[in-house]
Amino acid sequence: MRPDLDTTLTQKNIRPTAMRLLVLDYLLNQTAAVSLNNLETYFMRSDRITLYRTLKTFEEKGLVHSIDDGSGSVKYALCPDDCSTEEHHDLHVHFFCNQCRETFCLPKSHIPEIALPENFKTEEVNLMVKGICSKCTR
Amino acid sequence: MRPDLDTTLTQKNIRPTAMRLLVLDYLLNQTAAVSLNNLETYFMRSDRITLYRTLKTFEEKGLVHSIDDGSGSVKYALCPDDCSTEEHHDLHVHFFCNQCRETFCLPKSHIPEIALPENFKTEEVNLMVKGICSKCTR
DNA sequence: GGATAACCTGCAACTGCATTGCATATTACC
DNA sequence: GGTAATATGCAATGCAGTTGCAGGTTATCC
Ligand SMILES: [Mn+2]
Ligand SMILES: [Mn+2]
Ligand SMILES: [Zn+2]
Ligand SMILES: [Zn+2]
Repeated sequence: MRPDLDTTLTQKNIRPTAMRLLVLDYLLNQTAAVSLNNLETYFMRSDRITLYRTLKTFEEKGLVHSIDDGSGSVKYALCPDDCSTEEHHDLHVHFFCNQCRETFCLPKSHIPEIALPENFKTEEVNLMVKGICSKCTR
Repeated sequence: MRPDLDTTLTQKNIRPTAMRLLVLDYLLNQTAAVSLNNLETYFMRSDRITLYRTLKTFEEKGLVHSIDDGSGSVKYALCPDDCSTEEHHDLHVHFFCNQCRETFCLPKSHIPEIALPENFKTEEVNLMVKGICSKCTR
């Protein structure tokens, strides 16, 4: 079903090194967006900087997108398939749970058109909703 | 017309010191949101930390609100009159100009209701639009 | 398969912004 | 004016992000 990790990387022009395959595998198994610190904690044996550059490479090549949720550290999550180096299609809402402090992509919640004053031109929209997530609600 | 600086502060339970009056006056004359660095540059003679704590106090007391525009440094802008220590009424859009790199409050652009998946509860919404502002358009 | 070039990784160091502690100065209040 | 509460200035620290460089690994060409 799911294409193998190696091809996922090469399709995005990312050389499939051992580290990158491990990070991709990790990302595929997350339900929430991850921070560099998350990776660092999980991959204790490896270098912080390499993980940092791995995320940066993934982002550049359109494999992940970054989310500034206001928590102080940037989060990363896998992109929908149609993202590329040239253009990120990330017009969905991001949600930060005030209780578990996890950040989620809500790809089904689309960002509405925003009416701006005259002569303001939109190039990018960032919509961050904060509240209580479904896991923490019950 | 505009109430004097001293009263503006005391009405919000902020002791009107010399520094605070100067900062308030400065804020009143801005069209864009200001960063700590902006203040530091403008008030060269005074201490960075004092300016920092001035902004923090203003924020706590509901005189200004902070804006995380993703630029790396937090911006501050005067609140509408009905903000208080207990509650900030800041449900407007913020705009970051990719050209002049200034951040504006757009109080007339209201944030629409966002449809979330089941069991997600909204407590706060942050809407950051990036693009080209009216000054930079022409 | 071996040589070369391109790329990746690990360590160290550095930046910028935010934040705190503490001693001194200023202000409010009796 | 005297005392307590608060504000200020200076120093130091934390933390996330970022860069330089040397050495290791991978791809590629012959
Ligand atoms: Mn997302
Ligand atoms: Mn605002
Ligand atoms: Zn939660
Ligand atoms: Zn502009």
